[in-house]
Amino acid sequence: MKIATWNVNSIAARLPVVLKWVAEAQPDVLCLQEIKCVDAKFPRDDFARLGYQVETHGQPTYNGVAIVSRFACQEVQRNFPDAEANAQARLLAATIAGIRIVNVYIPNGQAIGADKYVFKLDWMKQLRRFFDTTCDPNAEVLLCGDFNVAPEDRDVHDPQLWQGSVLVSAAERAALEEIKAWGFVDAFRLHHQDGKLFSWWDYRAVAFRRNAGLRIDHIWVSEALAARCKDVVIDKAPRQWERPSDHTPVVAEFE
DNA sequence: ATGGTGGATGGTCCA
Repeated sequence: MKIATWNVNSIAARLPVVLKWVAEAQPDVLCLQEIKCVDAKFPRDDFARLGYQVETHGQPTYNGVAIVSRFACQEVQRNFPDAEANAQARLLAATIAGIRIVNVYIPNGQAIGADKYVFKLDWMKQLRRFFDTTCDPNAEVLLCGDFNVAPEDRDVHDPQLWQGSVLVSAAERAALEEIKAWGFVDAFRLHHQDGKLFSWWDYRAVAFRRNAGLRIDHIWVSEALAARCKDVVIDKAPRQWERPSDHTPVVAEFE
């Protein structure tokens, strides 16, 4: 069972790259973030041809999440249960093959102290509450997506340069730990301890060639699911293809 | 060097 997460930065712009990767990597489940399209415009036929069904939670222009799956999606949940009707589309959950999969696009936060930063910290609090109220920590639960936080300095190419910035600040890391304390482990860190292993590189300043990146895309698992986790891989290949996303897929393998 | 690149959009906003 292969479960992947990928911020594609517009599914319309990224369709050739995503289809190529799916055909090659053969994930069972692919959680997408920043699809930047409404549900009706998602190219689900292209995925159906490859044997996948699609659940979407889109919105115009910004945000939007989707789950592409070989298996049936049950108990599909869009956004937090108590969210306003016009809330930003940043959460999509489904139970697939007995695993509760929660796909999130955590807000970027823009800059320390900005309105969007306050919104980010509040959204992360809501996410912790979502698990408190809707999930069982003893079950097989998987949280993945673009978390927009590098948990530790080893997840940052130049911690000195990034010190105090959005995506690495102490408050964001503390909010992330609060979510983790519900009962998650970082599946990637079960298998890899090195630093300088990133999932995102800025489009600017030839960041990818310099490996000037951050590890902000994550797959977290409950203890019960951690016991089945064989490996987690960051697949850097699609970041080098034509017209890439600035993020690359992270893939977890379960027995 | 306070920039730079890319996407949606059709002015700027967002990342």
